[in-house]
Formats: sequence, structure tokens, C-alpha cells
Amino acid sequence: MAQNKSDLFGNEEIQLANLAKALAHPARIKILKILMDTNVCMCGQIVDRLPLAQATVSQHLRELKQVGLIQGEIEGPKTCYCLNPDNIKSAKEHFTQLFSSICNC
Amino acid sequence: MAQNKSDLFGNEEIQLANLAKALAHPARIKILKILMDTNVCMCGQIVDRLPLAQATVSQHLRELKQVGLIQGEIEGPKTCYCLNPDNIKSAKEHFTQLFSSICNC
DNA sequence: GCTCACTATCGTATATTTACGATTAACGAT
DNA sequence: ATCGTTAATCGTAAATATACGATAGTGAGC
Repeated sequence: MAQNKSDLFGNEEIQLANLAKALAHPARIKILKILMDTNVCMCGQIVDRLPLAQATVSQHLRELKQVGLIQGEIEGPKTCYCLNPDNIKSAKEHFTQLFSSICNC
Repeated sequence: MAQNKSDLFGNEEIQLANLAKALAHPARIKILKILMDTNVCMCGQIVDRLPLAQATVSQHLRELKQVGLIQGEIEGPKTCYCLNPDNIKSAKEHFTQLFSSICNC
């Protein structure tokens, strides 16, 4: 049991669910805010601002990267992360569309 | 290991993450759309429209209810589910606020 | 070459989520 | 009171997520 049935749904639902999943952890929301509010971008600096180990933060960063909300450029031994405005905009529109399709408000 | 550290974050992040988690499955997004698009509301009718067993759908409904996106009124042996417009509006505003705080678009 | 600083990945443990069948509960109708 | 219908919950199995220490990899500087 418990085989994933997510692929039995429509693309729209799957895509939105994946986006939502990426936002479904406080650490990942916090990371987005850190990247926006401060002009910090290196992994280590993000680690310093979170109550989590480096490996864990790296995992969260990877998930945000996988759905395209952030991008990371490797600069030698460091990695500079930044928001991906295009995809954030697109995500925003997806959510807006969902909410307007389920509620006239 | 793997004890939850979510409570080490701010209320804003936790609340948004919980909302996002509720939307982080295609079935739950589909349920919201079904409740909006059709004038169907009983559990059984929702089950008919999803490729999932009754018990599974009931679980998804409970999660949506827990974060307040829907509400269910028991009418005898049946249960009539419907959207909770106030909370959906509030959720929409939370997401909008997040996106505008991480992106000027 | 070697070392240092930084980050990704591996391995692993635990927690949570997803999914279903079976059972229980609640009520209307007979 | 029993039966049929509907939905919630229990029990359970498997998958996924969370978290960390340890290790591997990458490039700058010596």
C-alpha cells in the first residue's frame, strides 16, 4: 500500500502541489525571506541564520532549487544562492489563479 | 535524529508552512476545485470524482478541515462539506503577502 | 603539491504522510 | 429493532520528509 497516486491527477494540480510542498516547511520560507531581506547569498551565511545543521540547510536549499524558486551559482568552493524572480512570479500567479478559482474574493 | 524543529521558527513561517502543507497534495487541490465548481458536497460524491479509496479521501478532507479551508456539517449519516470563504481569503492574503515580501512583481 | 574554507552528498535514524481494508458509528427507513 | 447507507476512525504497510554526522569534492592561496 501507499504507492503514490499523485500522477493520477491533472498537471495543474500536480504542479501546484509541488510548489506548495516546497513552501511547506518554515525553514524554506525563512530562507526565501533571508535571500530577499539581506544581501546574503552564501550557504554558510544562511546556515548561521537558521537553527539547523549545515547538511539540513543544504537539503532545504536543494528542494527550493528543484522547484525553481531559487538558483545557485557555484563560485569556487562557495555557492551563491539567489531568488529566481521569474519563477517566483510564475508561482505567485499559479497560487493567485488557484485562489480566484476557488473563491470570489 | 529527525525530531521536528519547526517550532524554532516564527509564527508567520509556521502558519504559512501549515497552509502550504494542506495544499501540498494534488488530491486536496482537486477537492477544493470540486467543492467550488460543482454543487457537490457529500463525501461520497467527492470520492466518486477521485481515484482514491473512501478512507483516503476522508483523511484528505480532515486535513483541509484542520487548517480551516473547508468545513463539514454532519447531516444525519451524511456529511456536507463546503469551502470556508473567510479562511480561504485569509490564506490567499497570507500567500500574497509572502510573495510580495520576496519579490517585487 | 598541500592545506583551508566552504558546500554537496552519503548514510542513517526517526517522524510523518499516503493509502487502503476493516471496523465502527450514526441516522433514516422499514 | 433491524437493515441499509454514509462517513469517520483504527490498524497497518510503504513511501517520503526531516535531521544530522561523516565524508567527499572543489577551488583559492601558499
